[in-house]
Amino acid sequence: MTSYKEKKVISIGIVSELTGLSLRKIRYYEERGLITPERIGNGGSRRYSFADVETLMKIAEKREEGVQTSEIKKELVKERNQKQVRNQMIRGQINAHFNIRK
Amino acid sequence: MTSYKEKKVISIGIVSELTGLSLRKIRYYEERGLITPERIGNGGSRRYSFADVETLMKIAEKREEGVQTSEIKKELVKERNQKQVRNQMIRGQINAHFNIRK
DNA sequence: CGTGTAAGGAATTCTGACACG
DNA sequence: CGTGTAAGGAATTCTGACACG
Repeated sequence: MTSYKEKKVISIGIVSELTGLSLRKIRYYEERGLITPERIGNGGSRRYSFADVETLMKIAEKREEGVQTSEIKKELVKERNQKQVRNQMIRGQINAHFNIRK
Repeated sequence: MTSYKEKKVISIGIVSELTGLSLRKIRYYEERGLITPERIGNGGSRRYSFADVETLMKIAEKREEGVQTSEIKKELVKERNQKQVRNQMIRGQINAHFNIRK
């Protein structure tokens, strides 16, 4: 079900290498609610997915354009909702196809 | 090009959680040449891909069946070669299709 | 051969805070 | 608001070795 892209397995150091963002920035964007890594172990170290890495790249672009984190957050939430809707429509089609009346 | 599945980004602790194998075992299978994580940083810590994780799961099964690491290694090498051949055949087909004579 | 474990050191990550702007 | 940095501590990872079998 959960694909490799969504699986939270990457530590913050690697994410930093992958995105070119500082640890501080990555943690700050989490604090602002733009990303939600998983917490693991006693120390509570963060684990990110490739999807998170992609999101961070988008965030980096927006920030370079001067967009504030609060704005970026709104955009990200909107995108997530749209994805939601798309998935629900697809599920609806599938249901309609297989059991028109249950 | 390199998909998420092949990208070496997972630390050994996470791999251990994902596979249920001890750190010792994971390192040992590397020593025997069954897997080849990437080394990063000064400390030279290991980074694995999801593909490595899958390979480790296969290895775990074989080991439970009592197969020795030397045998498992042969099997893995064979599988890799077969993949190689398949890919080359596909490339051949594509080439044949697009430029029969160059 | 395959795996566990204790050992000492190095690198990673965490949090809360002060700084600048 | 967004980011850097020094600070102290905790958890992770590394290697080489001894142990058992």
